[in-house]
Amino acid sequence: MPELPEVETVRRAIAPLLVGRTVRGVYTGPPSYFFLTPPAELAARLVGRTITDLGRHGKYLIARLDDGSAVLLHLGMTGQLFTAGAESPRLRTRDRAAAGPDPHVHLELDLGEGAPRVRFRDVRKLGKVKWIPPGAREPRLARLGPDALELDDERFARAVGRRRGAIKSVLLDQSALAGVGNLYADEALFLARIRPTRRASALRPRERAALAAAVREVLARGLSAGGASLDDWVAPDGSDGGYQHARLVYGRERQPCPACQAPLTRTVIGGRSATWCRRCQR
DNA sequence: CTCGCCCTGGCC
DNA sequence: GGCCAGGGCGAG
Repeated sequence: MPELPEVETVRRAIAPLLVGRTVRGVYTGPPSYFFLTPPAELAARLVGRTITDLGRHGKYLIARLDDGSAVLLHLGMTGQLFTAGAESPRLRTRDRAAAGPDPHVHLELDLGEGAPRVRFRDVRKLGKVKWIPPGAREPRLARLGPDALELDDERFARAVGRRRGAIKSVLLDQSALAGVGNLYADEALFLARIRPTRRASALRPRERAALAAAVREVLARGLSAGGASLDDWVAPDGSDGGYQHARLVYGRERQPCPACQAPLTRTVIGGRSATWCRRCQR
């Protein structure tokens, strides 16, 4: 599940391969839910363009092009951006044995001779790619709250302070705070010892500050581990991240709490699963 | 704010 | 053979 640390890991690895390069060719899979801009149009828009920057806001990557347009990328649940030099990450044995190209690669960029090709693979197609015309305001970006890596207490108070929903749901709401997903939300709430069901607006200033610090801390841990490889996520060179081994509570239902050894609980909050410690989190 | 939907592999 | 995961979005 690519969240901010995974997307930032991808950005750092891919940016040097893209920035300053000119797109020589674009290969796409068939039109699908994945393409917010139809593949034929996307290809026509990209060929001949030079990539000037690869930015990130929350879980979105934004490639800027030399004509002022941009390409928005989202990895969804199972998206993988990787270099063609790396063996197709997490390729199932069955797919590898099948003849022909990997059916889950929806987009491939030829960046000229000597440059590795960059591929976007996504088994479930919950990822997204969209071309943004020069000067256009992109509603998906405009909706986002402040990036969670640039979180300070004041910004966090503004993002969370008046929300009446469960704090867990607010952490996941990208319009409040951009970049935190289910894994890092559970981790941060555990570190801050806050119950995921607490009403966000009812948090005391001390608790809010502790949670903001915990969000920063778990994102930093995830980033320095090179992301978490649960499900399909891999770094662009095909290697696994390390945070899945270091995680505290996420996906550890019934396992002992790292702090008090009581079994961790899993509940559903706002339609999303939450794993937490009934004893430590108040 | 909550719900259902998009998608597909994996697991009961 | 059916259900679930889950990010994000549109509908209610």
